[in-house]
Amino acid sequence: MRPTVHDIAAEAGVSLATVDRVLNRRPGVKAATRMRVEAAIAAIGFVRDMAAANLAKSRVYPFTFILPAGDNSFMRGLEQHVRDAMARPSADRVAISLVIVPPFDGAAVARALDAAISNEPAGIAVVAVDAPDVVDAARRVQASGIPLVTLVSDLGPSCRDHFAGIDNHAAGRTAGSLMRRFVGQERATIAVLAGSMLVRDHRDRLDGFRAALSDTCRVLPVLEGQDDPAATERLIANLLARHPDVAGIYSLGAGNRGLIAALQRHDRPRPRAVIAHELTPHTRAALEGDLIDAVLNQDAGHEVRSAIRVLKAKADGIPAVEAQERIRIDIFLKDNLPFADDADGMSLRPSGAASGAN
Amino acid sequence: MRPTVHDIAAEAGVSLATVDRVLNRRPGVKAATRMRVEAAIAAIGFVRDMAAANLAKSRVYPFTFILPAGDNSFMRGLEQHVRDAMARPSADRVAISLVIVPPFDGAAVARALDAAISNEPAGIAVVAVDAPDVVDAARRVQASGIPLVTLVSDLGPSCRDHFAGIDNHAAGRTAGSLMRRFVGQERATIAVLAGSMLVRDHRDRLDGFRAALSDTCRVLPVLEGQDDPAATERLIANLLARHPDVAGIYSLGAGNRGLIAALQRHDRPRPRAVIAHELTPHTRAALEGDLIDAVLNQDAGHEVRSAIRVLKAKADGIPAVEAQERIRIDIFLKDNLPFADDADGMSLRPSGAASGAN
DNA sequence: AAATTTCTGATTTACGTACATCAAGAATTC
DNA sequence: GAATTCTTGATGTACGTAAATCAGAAATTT
Repeated sequence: MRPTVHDIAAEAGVSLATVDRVLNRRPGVKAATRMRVEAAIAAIGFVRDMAAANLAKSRVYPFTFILPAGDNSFMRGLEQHVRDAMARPSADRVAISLVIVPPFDGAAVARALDAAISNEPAGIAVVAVDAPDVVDAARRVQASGIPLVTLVSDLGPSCRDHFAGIDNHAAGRTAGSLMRRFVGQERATIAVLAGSMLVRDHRDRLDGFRAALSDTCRVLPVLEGQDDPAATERLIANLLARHPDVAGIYSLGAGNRGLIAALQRHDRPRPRAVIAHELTPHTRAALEGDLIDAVLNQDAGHEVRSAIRVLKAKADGIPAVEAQERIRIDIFLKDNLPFADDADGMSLRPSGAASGAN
Repeated sequence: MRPTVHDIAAEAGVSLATVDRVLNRRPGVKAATRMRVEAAIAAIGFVRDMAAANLAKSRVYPFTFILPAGDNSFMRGLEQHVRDAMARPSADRVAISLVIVPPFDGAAVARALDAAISNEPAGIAVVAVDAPDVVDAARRVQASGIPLVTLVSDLGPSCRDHFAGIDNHAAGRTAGSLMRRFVGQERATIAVLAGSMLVRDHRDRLDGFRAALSDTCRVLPVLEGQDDPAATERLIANLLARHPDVAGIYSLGAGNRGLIAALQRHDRPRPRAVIAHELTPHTRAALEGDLIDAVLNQDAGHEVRSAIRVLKAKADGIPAVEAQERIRIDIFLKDNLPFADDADGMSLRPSGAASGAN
């Protein structure tokens, strides 16, 4: 049997109450006694039974999550993972309110943040839009003492406590390395498709991508599709028509649906290398159908759970271990695709254990 | 507040004892009453508080893990993850005994299995060697009613309950696809390095690799290094000397250390594409030093935790959800390397939360 | 109708921790 | 030396569930 608080008390020769005071950093214990208790804890290798502790505390953490609306597959997958977390308050004693705001609308995000503040949650997570009024609202959140985590898209270190997302510069570099290897020729022509250069993660990816390619390829000016499938499709069709020599396309954010549609309709051989971001039903199908060669992915489930862990730590005043909360950059080819209900959160998974527990 | 057993009792108009009988499938409840209680459970949306339930049960699951000895980095990483799980019995009420047996020694594994049986654990996990006496011992485990999970290397579906590892055929295909794209030329010459063709996972990877390349490349006969660094290094040095045209090397299992040493000592340009398996300190350093282009990885931490979940489910008579227990095939380039303490389990991590919780 | 079996209720203890209260001893201050 | 503060012990309740016991009530059999 593993040791309990009673064992500590016996080992240290003090009462349960004193052990409790030491364990929970309550005042009223002499330094010498405290050290004796701590020595006993170390000696018998006591570790708090968090299940029992949480049960006793019956503490709940009310968190607010702010996500963009729209039919972007990745965002809807993210929302599903948040709902999964909501549906299983058991494990973590978390009570999440979910707020959906119009996409790419800084003012709406700012309003949602202010509204959240007035509810006095134990923490807020937000998919940020990199706009001045959002930054201001974020500072108000911090000023009110509520921990704030940015999700997927960051705001900059000064106005949030933590960023739960991937290193987008590294993701861009990864895409660049793959692209360089996949096109396999010097001075190839590469096209880049983005949703909007106004979001920080897209800018970072582009920087990393360019850095990895350095001068080995010719990168065309960025095409911005504004996450509009029809517009994106036209952009790509146009590109393919006017640049028959394009050897690679990098889709660094929103717009995969339009890209895929254009590739599908294209009658000549497609560019040698097509690399996109985010594993969704669309990109998965495109991978399987050989329209795309590689997909870089950030696991939305991991990001949501990481955000919750960090918020809880901040709420408890425990510093989160940043190194443990890094989100990986996954690379998927058609050969190592995870099962459908695995990575994209788009499936109707009941709730429970789930792959994320991996 | 979420509903409790008391709420069920009130809703169904029965006593707590009856609710308990229904919840825990104890006998002595009339069918009509049982249905009333179940209706109430559904109506108020009760979900058992597993933390409280486990606390009350104070049930422990004694499991035995059997791992090979030797200085293979991946296996030592795996062991570290098992020790991590041992050091945190809190979360899952698991008590693991760890047995280390000589590597590549079927008889030793068989003996360890028989010894484990006599301890009557609630489950056994084993890194299997694909030998007849191991198969026999595995059948004895199953005959004694103890759930058996193979870890990393499989035995075949008929003599174990579950395999906690990657789809090695898919891993081989993934390596093949990458190789084809990385060498970027038709009819390139590719070398394959293995530890031993006697282990099943290595054979599977080779099959997948060949299938993905089909006839686009010329694959040289497999080099078997027997996981001996010095011998492997000689093999590779010899290969590079005799086949200056080798465009790619696929290291499909043990032997990375020797491979890396040979590449390091090689004075002419190395083959265009070098792909290896398992992210260890050695392969990580080689990736960072541009001696290797890509590393395929199975997350040992995920595998250990998955094995534990499956064993618990089997011990409880609950069928494990196989689809949720798939282990992913990670692809790492130098650009998307996770932090050092993240994937390889080789770091001196205390125990607790850890990245695996992602 | 009595005897039996089956079902249900009421109650208690336990799991390991958190937290509050009250009393009493020890150490400090004035 | 009395008054005050600090430190510790003793004790009880709570969290949500599991599990056991015993006593009735209801249904069944004889």
